[in-house]
Amino acid sequence: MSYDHKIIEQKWQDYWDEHKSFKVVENPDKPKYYVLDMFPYPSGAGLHVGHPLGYVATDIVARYKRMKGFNVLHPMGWDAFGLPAEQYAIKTGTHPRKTTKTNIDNFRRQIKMLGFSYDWDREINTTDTGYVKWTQWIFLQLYNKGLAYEAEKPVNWCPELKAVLANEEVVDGKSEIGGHPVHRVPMRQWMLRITDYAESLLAGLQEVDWPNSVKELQRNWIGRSEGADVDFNVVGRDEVITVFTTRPDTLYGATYMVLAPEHPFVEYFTSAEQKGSVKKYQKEAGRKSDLERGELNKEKSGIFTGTYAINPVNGAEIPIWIADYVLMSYGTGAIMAVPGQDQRDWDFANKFDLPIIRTVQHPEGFDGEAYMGEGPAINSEFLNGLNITDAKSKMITWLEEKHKGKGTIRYKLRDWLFSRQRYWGEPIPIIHYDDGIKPLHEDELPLELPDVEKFEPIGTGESPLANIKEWVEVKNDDGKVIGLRETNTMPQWAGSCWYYLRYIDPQNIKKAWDENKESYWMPVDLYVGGAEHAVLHLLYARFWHHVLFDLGYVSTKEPFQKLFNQGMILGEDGSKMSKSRGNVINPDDVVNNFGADSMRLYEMFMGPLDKSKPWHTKGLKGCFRFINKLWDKVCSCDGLNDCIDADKANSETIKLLHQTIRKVGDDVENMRFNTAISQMMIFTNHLIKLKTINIEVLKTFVQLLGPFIPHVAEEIWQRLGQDQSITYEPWPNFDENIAKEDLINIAIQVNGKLRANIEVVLNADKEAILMKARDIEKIKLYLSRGNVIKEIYVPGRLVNFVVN
RNA sequence: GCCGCGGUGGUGGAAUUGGUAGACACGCCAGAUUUAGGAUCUGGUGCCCAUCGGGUGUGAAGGUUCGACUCCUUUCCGCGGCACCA
Repeated sequence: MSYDHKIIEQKWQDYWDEHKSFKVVENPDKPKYYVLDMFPYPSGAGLHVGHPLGYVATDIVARYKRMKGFNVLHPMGWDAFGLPAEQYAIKTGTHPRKTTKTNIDNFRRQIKMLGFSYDWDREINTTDTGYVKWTQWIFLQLYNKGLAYEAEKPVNWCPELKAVLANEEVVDGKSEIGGHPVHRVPMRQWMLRITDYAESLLAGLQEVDWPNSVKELQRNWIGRSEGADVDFNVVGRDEVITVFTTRPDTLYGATYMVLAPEHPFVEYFTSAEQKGSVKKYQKEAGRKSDLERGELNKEKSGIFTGTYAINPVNGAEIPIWIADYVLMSYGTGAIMAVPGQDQRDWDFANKFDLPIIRTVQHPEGFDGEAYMGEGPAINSEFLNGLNITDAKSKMITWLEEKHKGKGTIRYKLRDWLFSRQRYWGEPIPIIHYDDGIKPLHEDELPLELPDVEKFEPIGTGESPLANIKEWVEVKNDDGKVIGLRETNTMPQWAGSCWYYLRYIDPQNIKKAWDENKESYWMPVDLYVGGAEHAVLHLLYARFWHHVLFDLGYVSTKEPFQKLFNQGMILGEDGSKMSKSRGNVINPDDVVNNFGADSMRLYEMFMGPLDKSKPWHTKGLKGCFRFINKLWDKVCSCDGLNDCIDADKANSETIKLLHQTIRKVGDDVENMRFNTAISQMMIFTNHLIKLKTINIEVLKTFVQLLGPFIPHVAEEIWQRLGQDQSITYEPWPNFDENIAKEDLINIAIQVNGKLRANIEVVLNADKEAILMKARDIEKIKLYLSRGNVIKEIYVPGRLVNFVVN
């Protein structure tokens, strides 16, 4: 145990900094490779060992690709707007800018100590005015394209945080941060029309190399449904109620209709005698949170309006009810209820004693209630006997011919609530005038945050900016107030929606990015981050990118070609690392005791990158021991050991080396770092047994180690007499012929059970092997017990005698 | 309830297209070294019975196959997401 990781790691990190070893510029002569980490929010707690897991992986890929001759873009930055700094400001009066700087400095220190090969000249910070300017600029592009609008929306108001939260920030009716109760309150908000891009976002998923699970998650989130809008006339009224259904084939089974309590027609349709109870019901439903309307309350409730609609297909008069199981925010806010084929409608019909007509023949023995399965149409006149798919399209044709409805596609995806009533975010560059709103002009950007004394939102729910009169008021030359600035700010997602584009050209003050640089570097070839961003960040960023693509600002439709989600590192007790459990492992301690190389190596050796697995300091020690074993074998106190010489290496060593080059390269390409490391351990175990090690063999092996344990690799590389960093050494080649085994083991089975092993030369022919196998005493015995009815030979693998 | 992913020794995990299950590492056992501890080195280590040797084994139960961790059916358990979306 003689290797001093502290000295070596400091030495090489200083070297890389001084030489700017990882700085990149566009180079048309080299193929590019853009490998990106999801940038962190610099929290006050600093990193725990789980955070850099993905960064280790991308660093290995980045270093490997450099050696493979790629021009590698590998940047890092900070997603630094956000609630924690603001809440800290509310509590202590410390300006978020100050907190943010302190936290970033600590994060940068921790990330740098792990020896990552980032181009630090490209570091970005979403809160820098030079960055905010372009976030606001993109907002203007969205606004000018008609994709940003104001709306009075029932929003998630959290009195405790004094802030409106996005749906995504509300979990089980409580705020994601802090777990405070959330109520529905209408408020003026900025919205982004992401729904216009539903189809585009869905289609784009087909072109990217992403985990199936993430694609599925996004598909579910977008929630595309094909169906039909059907128009129902109302008895004694002029209004027409349109419903959306995915089952137009069941129209003959529609025995009643339900409107959402908020449906605008409710007040017109309610009969005089029902007015009182309908009003009461609407009021109750309005008060309920989504949680209460949803999962807490599966028991159906509702009330009859006293009015009837006419089923367009058969003229039947069906009662119109209102019920809170119908949501105003999806479809048309009205449904035709088909209790025979929908369990929710069945439950409702059952409770309120409404008629049920089955329109799909259920199989014999079906004992459920509503039948949702496949079957021929019944009780449906011209559809009878058709399967569901055919019945649907025939009904849609009928509706369209009679002008009673049309085929429609709906999405679950809602528009994106884009404003926050907070201080610490990008100001929305809009001014409200008497005669309407106007965006700022591009050259008026950035619109900077004013300094404030108090960071609390004001009691009305408006952001603290509303209190800064001199900022809010826009005056003309005479000093007259002619307009008021928007006081809402953007959500934290805004900065992360396009940071990968800013890395391409981070210092540009004239443009968000240069288009030539953009077309050189984009798309991101590999994007690694946590699965928790599977939907929101990755959907929002794709949305912006699609818009920018349509506007001609970017050259690829999809921003992230390959996505990989790293797993979590759990505490030693197998549960999630958290302060409250006291099982947090601090990377500062790990690096201090064992060094960055050991930590990197262990995190990759633990198991497949995408799986969650518990940390074991014992396992880390195993990796530390591996590095030490290698070090002790090859290094003396300031040079190399005498066992390193120029004598020809034996063929076994050469063969194993070539196998190792093949395996490590292949595994890195496929993100299987654990098995790559295991192969390098096998090779090291072999080297240690040798009396002498050929210097060329060692050089090649150190090149393989470079991406994984860069500090030790650089140090040995230098001691081998190299005066350049190992960073741009070409990745070693292997020779398939040398890597091939020439003596192979053949398993001899009888009836599929292993009974013996023989060793043969690589290209031994079948008959020779079978002869040899039959000749083994043990095999003879087994074969003599019956007749051999089949002899199977799998080349290079095994022989199986089938005996009856 | 629906969608997605997973279940292999005491532990983390290996295992091209179905072809010798348990690579590599941790832990454990024995030995060496050491005043002792730690560190290091050597050997062993799925489970059961045993002297050679044999049986058994990838959550469970079936099936296909000469042969299944791998393919099919049913089922149990764990994790993640969605959840009255018509």
